[in-house]
Amino acid sequence: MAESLSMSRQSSEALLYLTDEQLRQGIEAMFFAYRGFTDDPDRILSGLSYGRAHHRAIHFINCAPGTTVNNLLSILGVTKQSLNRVLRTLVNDGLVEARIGQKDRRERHLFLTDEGAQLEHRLSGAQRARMRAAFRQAGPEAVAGFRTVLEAMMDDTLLRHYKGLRDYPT
Amino acid sequence: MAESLSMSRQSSEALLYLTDEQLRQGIEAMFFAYRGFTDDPDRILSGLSYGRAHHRAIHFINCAPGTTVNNLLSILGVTKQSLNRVLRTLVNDGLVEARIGQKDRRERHLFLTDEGAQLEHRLSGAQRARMRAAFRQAGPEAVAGFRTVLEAMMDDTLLRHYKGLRDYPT
DNA sequence: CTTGGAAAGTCAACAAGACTGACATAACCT
DNA sequence: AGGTTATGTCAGTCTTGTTGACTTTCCAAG
Repeated sequence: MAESLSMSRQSSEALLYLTDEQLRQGIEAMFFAYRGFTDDPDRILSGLSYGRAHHRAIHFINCAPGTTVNNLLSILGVTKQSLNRVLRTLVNDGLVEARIGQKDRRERHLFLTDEGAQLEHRLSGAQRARMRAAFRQAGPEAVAGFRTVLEAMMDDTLLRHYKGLRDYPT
Repeated sequence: MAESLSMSRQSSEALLYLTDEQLRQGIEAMFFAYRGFTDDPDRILSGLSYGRAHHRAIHFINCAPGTTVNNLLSILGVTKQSLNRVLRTLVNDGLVEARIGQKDRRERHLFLTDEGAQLEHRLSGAQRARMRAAFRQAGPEAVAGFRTVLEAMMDDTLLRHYKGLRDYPT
């Protein structure tokens, strides 16, 4: 970078994290880390004729039991046809239960069965193990920074889902 | 979490970032942030009959001009057939040039054409803009933590690629 | 020098999972 | 009763991953 040569040492250090090169490294870090992040569950799933889409559905049903299909749709950001294909296999295989709503009988409230919860635990266990190792290695301050940057990188819509997931009724 | 109730305030705070709930939030943060991370380039690409795979190829060819197909393969972690389809369209469309190796005529050395570099700049510009905004909002310490955690989360193989990319010969 | 294996790349066919569009059903609400 | 909403389904397409079979090129052992 030409500009860094003409800058004073202080200001170049202060803004180091905003140079194009640093940003590019951040981009690549996201790419490689996400691969590591999805690797373990993917390996487990590939033996079960399920894919990452099933994992995502299971994860969010586990976090917000009783969530409706529509709600899940907006969290996952896919079409209902796409989600439905996944959900159908999970219901048929007895991993997810879709209860008709009490108040509004059009809605389906989604729950994991015992078997579904078991798979969820196996998948998230692998993912948590890696995340735990990374968090432990990096230390609390780094983890706080990690979270801060990630939240700043989300779309506002997604940020709402992220922040508000625990508020949905069961 | 039941355990947090029985822990002293200090130790619960000290280990807060390693509780299952915190790990789960880290997992979701990765999921949502990665969506935000890929959104902008995806939007640009969708108008061009290209996809994310093309973006990845263009990105890494730009970073390591003259890289071979095999090398790119191990970085991207896909099969050579998968990469080849993408590469073929990019070569046909005049965005990438594949020069036969001087030393080993089996190898193809990949370069962006002017047009390819132009698209690369457009794509990475969008991605950098979002990353820059997130970095600026989060501040330097958070960015350092972000990088630390992401590196700890990568597979060792990927970490080598991440660290060593700039060392490949042109 | 030849020959056989290994390596780099290409072509073809298939599967997962995203998409759109059209349509059906049931339930809610005015 | 009629319009809207929530969900499910069928059909077709696209991207991007897979495996298998093939060509070209290199290299090294006989």
